[in-house]
Amino acid sequence: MPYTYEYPRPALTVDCVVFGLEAGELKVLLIERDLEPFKGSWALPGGFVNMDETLEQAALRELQEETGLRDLYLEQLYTFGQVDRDPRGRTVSVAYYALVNPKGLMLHASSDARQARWFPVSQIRGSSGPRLAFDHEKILEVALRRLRGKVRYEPIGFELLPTKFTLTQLQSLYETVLERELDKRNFRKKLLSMKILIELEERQQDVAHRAARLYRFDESRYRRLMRSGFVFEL
Amino acid sequence: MPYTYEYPRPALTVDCVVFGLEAGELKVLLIERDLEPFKGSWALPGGFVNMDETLEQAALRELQEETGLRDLYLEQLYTFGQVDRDPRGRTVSVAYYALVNPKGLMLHASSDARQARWFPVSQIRGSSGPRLAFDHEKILEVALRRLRGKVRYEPIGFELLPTKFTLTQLQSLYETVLERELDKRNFRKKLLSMKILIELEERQQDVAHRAARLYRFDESRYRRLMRSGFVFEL
DNA sequence: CCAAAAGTGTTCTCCATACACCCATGC
DNA sequence: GCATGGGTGTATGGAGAACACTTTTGG
Repeated sequence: MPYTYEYPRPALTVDCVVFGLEAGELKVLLIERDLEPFKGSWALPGGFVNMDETLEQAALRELQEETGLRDLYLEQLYTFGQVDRDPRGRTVSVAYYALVNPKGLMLHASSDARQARWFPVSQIRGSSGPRLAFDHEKILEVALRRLRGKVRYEPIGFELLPTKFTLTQLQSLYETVLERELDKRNFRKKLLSMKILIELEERQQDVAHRAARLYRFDESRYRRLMRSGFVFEL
Repeated sequence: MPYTYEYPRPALTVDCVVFGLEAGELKVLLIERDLEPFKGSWALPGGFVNMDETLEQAALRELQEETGLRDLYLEQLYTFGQVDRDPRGRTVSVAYYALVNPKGLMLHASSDARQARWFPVSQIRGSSGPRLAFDHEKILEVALRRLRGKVRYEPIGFELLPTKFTLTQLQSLYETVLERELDKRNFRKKLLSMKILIELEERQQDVAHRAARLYRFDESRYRRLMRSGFVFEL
């Protein structure tokens, strides 16, 4: 190979902050490490980048290996390069964040993880939960800030819900993520006026009160609107 | 060192997209490479990350070495990890973008750069300018999109102007970056109502018409407003 | 019939927009 | 005195915010 660069190189990893919504709470997926360093600690799923895969491929592979998750909304978050962030030596980590609907998902730990589990984000941040390995608490902070920012001007929140959802579920998603209450009538008016939801004939099942109408996010419609200058907002 | 990871590692670089405003045009700072590969081509300033420096330090160091620039607003942009983006072998690059006021700046190429020069962004994108090395055109695209997005909801535009500026300069900055015209009266009303500009006693010098009042961005005021929930917008 | 959530309209306020003329200065 | 940009106010429309009651359903 010509012009090869021969100086020492930092190691390169990816880490994934996977958010999910469960019981009206925002949760994050953690694994219990089965390898040193931080063996037995909880950490974000992630690992080393191979020479023949892109960063995103590495993130997806590690997620699959350590938690069993596949096919999710994934976006690059930030790259963390503090010199001492890994006791094994210089390691730079490209962080991704992902949104999934945990309902009905099977977690399946393997590889370097003893188990994978959902933790309420508030527990970790409030330190009533486990302390995370490496600088993963900091990565979580950055991811949370990004999620809060992004959810307001891009319709990514839908990734956290089932395909079919009620407007109340959607509203409560926003209330959870943004940590503030929204007015029911105004919220509905706003969302319906955007014309990016498909009103289904179906309704909620098995609830002990009037069953709510179900909706689906109309992605292709959204894309078309985008091209003509529409911007989703709150 | 315990637990050292011994698999092959991608090389790690940083690249910087430095934007400047000159003659009412948005420009980007490029260097002419003096090393293979792409010797003689124009490229973003950047280079390999050393083992004992953070990513931001690496970006600042490379900028200083290749262009002579120091002390600028710098922010991480995105990390590019396509497998084949560098002919020397697998190389991942963490891109940063920077904003400076080019007026009166001395560029001073050295190290791996033959020269450093400002190019109109439109030229590069319209391919009437030079083709850039590696995937640097793509990096420039991403940086431009980010700049356009960010300038609207964070007061970073001021970095592109001298410390003291007129409202017309500020407006024309926004018009240039956002590529659309703004109404003078509404623009002034909006900005002045934010209370983040300090009205100076001084005025423009040496203009062949009524001299405009100069303003300064009040950063500490802005920070205070931020904490109390204020958000800069457009 | 009671509990629990679904669903729905109107008013008011504020902010974004559109728009045109006089002012100060240098030459 | 004329060319050049600096500087200013007002009217209108539309969107966000505030706000409470009726409807449906299951138990």
